[in-house]
Amino acid sequence: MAKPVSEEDIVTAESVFREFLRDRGQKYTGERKVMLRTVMSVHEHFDVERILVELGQAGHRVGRATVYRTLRLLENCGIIKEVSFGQKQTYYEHIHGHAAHDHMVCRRCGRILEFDNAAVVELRKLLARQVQFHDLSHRFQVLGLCRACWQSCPATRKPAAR
Amino acid sequence: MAKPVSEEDIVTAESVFREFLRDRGQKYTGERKVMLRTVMSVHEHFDVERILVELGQAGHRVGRATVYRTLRLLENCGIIKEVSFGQKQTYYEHIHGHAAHDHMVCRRCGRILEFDNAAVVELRKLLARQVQFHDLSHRFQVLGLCRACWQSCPATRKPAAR
DNA sequence: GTCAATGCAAACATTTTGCAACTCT
DNA sequence: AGAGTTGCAAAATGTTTGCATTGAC
Repeated sequence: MAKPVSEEDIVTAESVFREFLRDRGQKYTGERKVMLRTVMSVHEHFDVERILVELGQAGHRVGRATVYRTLRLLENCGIIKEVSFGQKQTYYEHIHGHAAHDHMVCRRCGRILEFDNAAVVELRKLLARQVQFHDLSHRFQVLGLCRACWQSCPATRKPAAR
Repeated sequence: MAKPVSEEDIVTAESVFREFLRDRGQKYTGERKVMLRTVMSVHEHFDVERILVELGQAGHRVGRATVYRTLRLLENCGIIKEVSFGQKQTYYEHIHGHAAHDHMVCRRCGRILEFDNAAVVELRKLLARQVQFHDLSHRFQVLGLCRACWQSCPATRKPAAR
């Protein structure tokens, strides 16, 4: 689902992040540098815990609070975005190399499918125009059963109770 | 945005709830009865705190834990549904009398507009079919600026920083 | 040297849970 | 009578914040 991120992509993201920080009088610290590389190297959806583990395995010691603070910065400068699936933690994904997409979430096994959202954006713009709303973005998820779960339970064909 | 709920509507919801509970060997307690009437009488989006306040003002003493537990039951039997706007608490709305709709959320003032989602459902079904996903429901929100906020800030035309 | 960032622990907010007392059926 | 329910307080979770120390520019 995600394309590999090359060293060149990382360098590009780095300059975006540096410029963003410089414009705001903020510093490009070692922790921020290593966090940027970490989020760029994780191609699935990730949460704070995952980043902490990745950092730990790579031998970097970064405090939990710093991870929270830096993820917010990375989100604000458009390198990552929040994707939420109803769990209580916040999940993110990096944007680079990802075509615009939304998600289908299987209510039985939790699997997540991505799909191109061009049609969704088009519909969104149409709907927004109708009520004179200035649309900037959206959140869209389709909930249901993935093919495997649907086929494996022909009897009930009901999602698991939660 | 919501239509008034008549006594008759409440009686209908009551029988749905009772039957749901009976089928599962659970009890229709005084707390559950009063909570059902409370959620049916609130026509905006509400959270746990709001229900607690409503109950208190009506002179009913129901524990916080019971409110959490009962909202889950009411959700499972389809009388209310979760609607989330990125805040940390969970918000709900009752379904009765509401046409199927989704929301547009103003990122500046927080105002929430509802809109008919028939077209969204249609698109969802089309998209799901394409990837052989068995769609059951969806979550969709359009984020941006409402008409008033868009007009009132011709200079920046940017959402408030968060 | 200055001002911002970090790490830690404490604080917070929301939701869940264990359990003794209680109440529908 | 018996099984499920309640309220309370404690626990669990995820995230934020205060502050002394450290580090970038």
